[in-house]
Order: sequence, then structure tokens, then C-alpha cells
Amino acid sequence: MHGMTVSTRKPRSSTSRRTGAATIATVAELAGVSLMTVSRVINAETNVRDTTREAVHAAMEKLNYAPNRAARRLAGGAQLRIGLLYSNPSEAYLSAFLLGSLEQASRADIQLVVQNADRNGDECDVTRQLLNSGVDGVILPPPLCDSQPVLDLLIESGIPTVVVATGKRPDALAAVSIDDRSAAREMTEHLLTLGHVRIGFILGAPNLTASDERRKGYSDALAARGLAVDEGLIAQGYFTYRSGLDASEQLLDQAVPPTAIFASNDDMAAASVAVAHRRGLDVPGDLTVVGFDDSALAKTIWPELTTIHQPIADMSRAAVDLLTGMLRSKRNRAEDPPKEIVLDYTLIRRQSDAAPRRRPAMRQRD
Amino acid sequence: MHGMTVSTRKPRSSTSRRTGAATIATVAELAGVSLMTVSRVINAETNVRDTTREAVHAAMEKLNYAPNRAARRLAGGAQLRIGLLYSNPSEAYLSAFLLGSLEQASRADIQLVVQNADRNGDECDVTRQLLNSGVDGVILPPPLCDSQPVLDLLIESGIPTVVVATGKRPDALAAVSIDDRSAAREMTEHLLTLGHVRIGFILGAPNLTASDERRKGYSDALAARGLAVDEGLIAQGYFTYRSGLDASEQLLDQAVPPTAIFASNDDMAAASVAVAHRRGLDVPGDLTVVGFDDSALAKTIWPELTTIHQPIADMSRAAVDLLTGMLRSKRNRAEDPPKEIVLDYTLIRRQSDAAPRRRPAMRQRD
DNA sequence: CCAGGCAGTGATAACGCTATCACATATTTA
DNA sequence: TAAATATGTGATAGCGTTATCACTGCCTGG
Repeated sequence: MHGMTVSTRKPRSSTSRRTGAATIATVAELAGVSLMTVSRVINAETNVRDTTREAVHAAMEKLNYAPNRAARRLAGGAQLRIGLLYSNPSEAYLSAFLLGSLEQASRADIQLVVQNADRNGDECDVTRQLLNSGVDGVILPPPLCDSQPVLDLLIESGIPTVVVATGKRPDALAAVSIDDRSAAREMTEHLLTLGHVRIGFILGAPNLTASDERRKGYSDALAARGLAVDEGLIAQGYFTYRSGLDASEQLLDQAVPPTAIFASNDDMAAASVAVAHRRGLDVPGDLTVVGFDDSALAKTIWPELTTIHQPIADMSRAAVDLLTGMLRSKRNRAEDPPKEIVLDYTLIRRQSDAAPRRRPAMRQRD
Repeated sequence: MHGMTVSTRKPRSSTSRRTGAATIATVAELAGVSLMTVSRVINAETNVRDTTREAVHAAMEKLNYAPNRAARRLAGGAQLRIGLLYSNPSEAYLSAFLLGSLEQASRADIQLVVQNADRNGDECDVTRQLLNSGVDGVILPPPLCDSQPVLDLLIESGIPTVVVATGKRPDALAAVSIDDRSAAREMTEHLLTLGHVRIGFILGAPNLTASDERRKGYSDALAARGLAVDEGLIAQGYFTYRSGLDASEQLLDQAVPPTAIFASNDDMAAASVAVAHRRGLDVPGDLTVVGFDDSALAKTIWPELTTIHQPIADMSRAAVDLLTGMLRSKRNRAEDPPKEIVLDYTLIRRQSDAAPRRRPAMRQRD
């Protein structure tokens, strides 16, 4: 006859790795019931006889029992995982972003899966791969937050997603951002207040929504002062240093060149400074240059750049927070409309801005 | 009768409660090793063959694996905390460094406590504070890795510590570095091979040991060609852009100016480029400029800098790895002598170097 | 009086990881 | 040359909990 199991298991060596804390097993023994019954009592399940329940409660009290969270999560499979999908941002941006999100994830005891979209082929492939790997939510920092194919994929899959620092948020997704538009307006107003009137503007990459917002902010400020936007003072850039060089040359080649240049990011602002120097213009004496982002570069070059500080780490922290909330409430079946969190920016004044020269007449070299 | 169990159990339905996330088992299968080997790699244990380790790392990357914290804690792995104490390095350096260490820490599920030594008063106070906060180990990137008081404090406390990128490692501590001296020699040889003879050198900050090493490398290369070191071609810098401006001016003011400038880091090299442009010199046409570090800046500016690539992120990853190994082996066994890991550098050739002009006379552009 | 239903309860297998020990090869030592 | 010791790797048993399903009775209704 078979089917009988003789337990050949040898008694566990008592020393190995006991923590000393009471476990569900201790409670069960004391109460004279099985493990499962105790588990049911703990989880307030209904189908336990009252007398049994009381006995278990008594035992728990006597033993000062507290359930082990790790074990609970392990068994329940309730561990949340969120994916962070990024694509060649500047390293400075990425590390600040990671710093914030890892910290928050660790605090909330959530697993963070960081994935680089540039490796392993196509953006969409990587996105699919991430979705298949079983994450519960996704965080999308720039520039991926403006990639329509990726967004479509995420929206279609219905996975809770937070986009960060995009200019216009898709209706279906939650977002964390700063108000790019009013930041750009504030910076432009700052320049106007200094006395500048001809203010050049270097656009960001056309496919990124934040670029648009910044340009609108620039226009807003001019409009508020009743100034017309001179298209000759707006040059296309692509957020790279090199594109900034060309754009700056173009602006300074104007018949009446600007006395200030507002670049849509710090890299391009640094390029403006370089072009100015090459032309023998002093910054900020002859030309004011300001940037946006407050990247590492802003403090590296000389003069240090006046720029808009984006709280990158705070934004990523907020994104993790927001996503966690969404995931938890999703369990409770609540279909709230996606939220949007807008954080504060700061205008950081350094050494690259000044009032325009009284007489813009002639600038000799030397 | 009890004690005998008839096993009528049918095989479990496969669907039950899979999360879809990659586990240590998935990784093991893909890498073709056992669970334990993967576990060992994750925990940076020492007794795994390098080839095996790489295979496992590759598998983890491909699967986007992240360890399950709950399972980890449950199984008895204590939560390790390591402190990362930094003090105003360049932001570019710091961000690359953080990127690597955060990634590795996250992979190994270790808590990383990042502390800025410049806040809260004195370096030593902050160090003590960090030690008291109960970290299990410390990582010390430059420039703090050269601060004798801090080093003394750590050595005295006996806490496992890894210093990174220091020129000379204290005997008592483990270290991760590159060979600064031979990297500088290689770069100088490169310039010599291009045909340069008068090569200016901008020193790094005098209190940092890496600066010394780089200078020695420069001298080594000249000596190897039988060239004397002209002190007029060596200018003091402090690793900042601004100090690079002064140093470059000084070098280019020489009666017979150098045809190439080798700066001890990229920030100062960028400054050299700026000064050259301001003087109407073309880079690399009229002046070759090369840097060291391959920081983000090297690829940001124009022309992009030829430089020595320091694998900063890899170094910090290695530091975390090394430290975890030390902490784990500390539990199990006695004290091994502190290890030193030397990673490879790479000479990256971009657009800022060229052979010197045949006739240093005058040649108009275009 | 018996098939079927339902409330209680228990036995056992995951969950994903690490500790422990066994084992097969290298490398050294006697 | 055999024995002793390292090395690198794998098998397996937990860690404390919940999911799943089997089992025991006790009730129903025909």
C-alpha cells in the first residue's frame, strides 16, 4: 500500500535561525487550534466560531503577538512594484531623479524597477517588456513623457502611470510638473524689470511639450507689457549646446541685436555665453544670458547662470507618492480622475544677468 | 487514528498566485546557474568566479530583476545600511557617482544614506554623526577621500570603509580607483605623438592626491621622450572652471605659448577652450585642448573634448559591491586585508585635439 | 433515510529569498 | 604521491504568513 506518508523529516535543529518572537504557530499551539484558524482571526475573516476566536485572541494577547510584516507580504504577494522608464536625459537630471524616487520608494517599501529605454532596441519594445515584467505602475520622466507611441502603449494597457515634467499631460494619466509657462514668464518679467526690451529667446526641441510652454511664458510676459513679439528675436534650438551656438549666432546677427538672451535650458544658455565671449561681448555687461533648469552646468561655467530651478528630486518623490496612492486606491475600486501635482520652481539669480548698458551705441572690441 | 496522512492531493493548478515579476529563479535559469549562485552575486559575496558573476549580471539586466525585499528580510538577511559621505565635488562627478551607487544599492537592496559633509559644520562632526547614526559601512568619494582627519576618524572607528579615486590609499582601507598616473602619461604621449612639443599642463587642486598622480604621469611621458619639464608650462588650477580660466590665460601669455593644453579635468579644459576662443584661437586648429574625467561637460561643449574616460559610475558600483562583500564576510569570518580594485580608463578621442600647425605663423580661417 | 449544501477547521503548498551543508575540482601541504 | 585544504557551485530546508482545497459534521429537503 502506498499513499501513506511517513514523516522522515528530521526535527529542525533548534539553534539555526530563530528570532525569538512569537509566531502564528506559537499562538496556534497555545490556543489549541491550527495555523489557519489563527490566520483567519488575524484577518478578521467571518467564518470562525466565536468561542474559537476568543481563544485565539486570548493566546495572542498572552504572547504579545505581532504579525511579521515581511512574511505577510511575501505570502500575500502584495508587494508593489513600479517601473521607472527613462531615456538618455542628462546624467545630472537622472541622478537627481533617481535620488528622489529611490528614497521615496524605499520609505514606502515599494520595489522600484529602473529601466533604460535606449538599450535593447526600440522604445516601444522596451515599454512592452517592462509591462510584461509585471510592474504595477510606471513613472515616465522626460523626455519619454512626450513620446506619443510610449504614451499610447501605456494608456492602452491601462496601467497606472505618472508622467513627470511634461508640458501638456494626457488626460488619461496623472502627472507631476512645474508650471513651465509661468516660470518662463517670471524670468522674462525679471529681464524686463532689469530694463531689457529686446530679449532674444532660444526655443527648445520642437517635439517636447515643455518647450511650447516656455515659449508661451515668454510671450505672455511681453504681452503683459504691451510689447509685440519680434519673430526675429526667436531662434530655434534643440536643447543641446551645439544648437545653442547656432541660435545665439543668429540672434546676435540681428541688425539690432538683443541685450538679453533667454535660453530654454542651461546648455543652450552656456552656448550663448560662449558665443558672446567669442564676439568680445562681456556677460553680463554687454549681454545678459539666462537659462532654465538649474543643471550642474549653470554653476560650472563663468559667469554662473541665472536660471530657473526645477526641484527634480522633489518631483520624482512626488511621482512615487502619487503613484502609490493610485495603486492602493485602485485596490479599493475607486476610479478617481487622474491627478496632477504642480510643484514650485525658483528663479535663481547668479552672475549672468544685469541691466542693459545705458547706451547700446557702439561696442568696440577691447 | 492519526499521524498518517493519505495524500490525495492533486497537482496544484499552475495559475494560483504568480506576480509575473522576475525572481531569483528566473535569473538563475537564464544564466544557467543555481539559485544560490545568483544569491551570492546579489550579495556581492566573494567566492564566485568572475565569468559566472558576469553571466548572472547580464541575466539580471536583461530580466530587469529587482530583489523582493519581503522575501529577503523573511529569509533572514539583515538590512544593511551604508553611508556615502561627500563634500562639494563637481556636480557632474557627484551625479555620475550617485547614479552608480544608487543603482547597485538598489540591486542589492541595501539602504544608502547619502550625506553632505559641507552642511552641519565641520567635516569631522559630520563624520561622527554618520557613524553614530548606525551605518554598517562608509564610502568616501573624492575629495573627502583625501581628508586626513576624516580618514583617521574612520580608521580609528574600525568601520568598513571604501575610498574612491584617491591617489594613495591608506593601508587600513579598501579602495577603488583608476591608474591616474598612467592615464595622464598615455594622454601626454598621445599629444606628443600628434607632434606637440610645448604642452601646457594645468594642475588640479594641490591637496588632492589624484592631482599629483596626474602630474607625475605628464612628467613621465615627457621624460620618456627625453624632454625636460618646462615649469613655465605648468599652471596651478583647482579643478574649477574659474581656476581653469586663470591658468589658461597664464599659459597662453607665455613668450612661446604651448600648442596644446592638457588640463587635469574637463571643467578646466572647457575653460581653456573658452579662453582660446576669446583670444580668437581655433580649437583644435590653433590650440589643442584635452581634459580628464570625461564628465558630462566634455560632450556638452563645442568642440567636444578629447579626454580620459573615468568610469565613475562603475567605480561607485564597484565600491558598493566591495563594501557589501566586506560587510558580509565580516559576519562570517575574520579580517582579510583590505582590497584594492583598479578599473580601466579609456582615452576618448573627440574633436578638440589635432596636430600642431606646421608654421605657427598666421593662417586665416576661411 | 440519503444526496447535497454549508459552516468550521485543518493540512499542505506556495511566496522569494538565504543558511547550511554537501560535493566536485583545484591547489597546496606533508 | 597521498592527504589536507581551498575554491566554486548546487540541493535542500527553512523564514512566517496566506491560498487552496480537503475534510468533518450538521442541516436541509425530497
